[in-house]
Amino acid sequence: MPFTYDYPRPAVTVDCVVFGLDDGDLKVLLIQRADKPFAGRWALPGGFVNMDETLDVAARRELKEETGLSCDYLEQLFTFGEPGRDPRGRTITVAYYALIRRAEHRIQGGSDAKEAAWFSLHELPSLAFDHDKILESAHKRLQGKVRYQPIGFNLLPLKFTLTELQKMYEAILDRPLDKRNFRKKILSMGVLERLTESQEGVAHRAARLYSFSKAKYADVVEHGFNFEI
Amino acid sequence: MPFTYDYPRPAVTVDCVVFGLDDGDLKVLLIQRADKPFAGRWALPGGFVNMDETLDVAARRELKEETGLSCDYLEQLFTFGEPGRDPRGRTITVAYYALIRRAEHRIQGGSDAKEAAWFSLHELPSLAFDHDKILESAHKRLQGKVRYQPIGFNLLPLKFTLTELQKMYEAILDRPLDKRNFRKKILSMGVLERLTESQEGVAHRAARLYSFSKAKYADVVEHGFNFEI
DNA sequence: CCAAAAGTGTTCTCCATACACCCATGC
DNA sequence: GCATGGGTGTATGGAGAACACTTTTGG
Repeated sequence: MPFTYDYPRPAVTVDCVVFGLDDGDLKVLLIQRADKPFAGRWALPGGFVNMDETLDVAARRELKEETGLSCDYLEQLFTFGEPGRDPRGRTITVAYYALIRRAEHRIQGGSDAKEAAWFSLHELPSLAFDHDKILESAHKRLQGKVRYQPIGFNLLPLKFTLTELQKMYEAILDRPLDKRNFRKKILSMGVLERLTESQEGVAHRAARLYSFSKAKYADVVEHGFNFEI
Repeated sequence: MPFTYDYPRPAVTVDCVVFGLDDGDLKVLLIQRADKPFAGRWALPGGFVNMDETLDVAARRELKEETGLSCDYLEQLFTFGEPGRDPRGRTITVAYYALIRRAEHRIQGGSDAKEAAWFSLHELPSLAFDHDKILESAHKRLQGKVRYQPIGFNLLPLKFTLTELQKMYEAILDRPLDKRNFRKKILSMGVLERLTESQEGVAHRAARLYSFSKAKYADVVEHGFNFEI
């Protein structure tokens, strides 16, 4: 069946807001653009969608190409398509946000990118295109979603302490949480596996390690339980 | 600045899941396709995005062209871009969902559409493309969002009774709500204007009419209140 | 023994839920 | 006067929020 639509078409790209955790600080991965437009400016990693790949795959591929990273969680965010958002011509971008376990990865600049680096959300440079708008909406989405879906674990090592877990939520939600209430709640959900091991190499009492259990989470959801921080 | 990217491009469309209320029943607006592919099948209203219009505008325009309707609320839902979802070739669709006050509008088939009609969510025909998937995710989004944002009012006449309001939520959430608790809660939010008028033309005690007040809602939000059903 | 973080319970308030009867109106 | 939906209050249980001290470990 031939495609009968031969009008001009917009270009379609994907862009990716990648979040990572640095102790108690939420960071975003940016690349420095090598080419015009906005050469030298910082931007979200991303690029054009190939004709035979899904949008998700395009997002993962571009991220890999430009920063060397694979993400642990990826979710479509929003599609931005204002005429004029790209000075080269009509470009529609499907934005994603991703979470990665920073400790386990090493970043490196790629083909279209001079350099890649992590920025704290409080010290962002001026960004190319409408990427500041995309970044802001990704941050809001993350803040909303992390409270009722167990996605935040993708920012932590597979084994973590309750304090690390709490700090992760505090970093994302940007407000302090009460230690006793937090522990009571998260433990009562029954989605954590308490490991026999403890923290090592700290100059104080070692904390117990925990891991997130997908199996326990599936059980709990099955029985109508709601995850909520 | 010339556009240096001259690879083949996917086609970009918008599709719209339009919800309307029919007494206690949530309905969706579908059109019957005039042309191939899927000629004669029911589908979501939608079509190609023009080069100089925003995505939102494209959604409203297509809706108007194919059904004669203007929507009271429109929100971007998700972008579907599987290669192969359109047999004519790679097509990426930005899906929207819309809410309209059915009582105030009259539908009519348009250019690309043989016919437009409302379907109950429980009696859906087989749909063209991946439109059943889009419809399902729109329904889920609506169920989620209606609980913490006052968007449901866009399905009701500007003046409504508390019973109509409750039935709207019951239709969307697909479960019964307790009358006294519902009234207590919605009134305590302080976002409704109680009008002096009452219902007319009913064969029983006439109910008080209310309207949603944007101003009151803005106040309440400003003071940190959370709308939640 | 000191510094640093781990770990632990109780009280109070508020909100969600469950639940049944009288009232006003049109026919 | 009867059928139909409109309108109202209270009691109970559970969850969220506030809050401070003891324990363990390494240096």
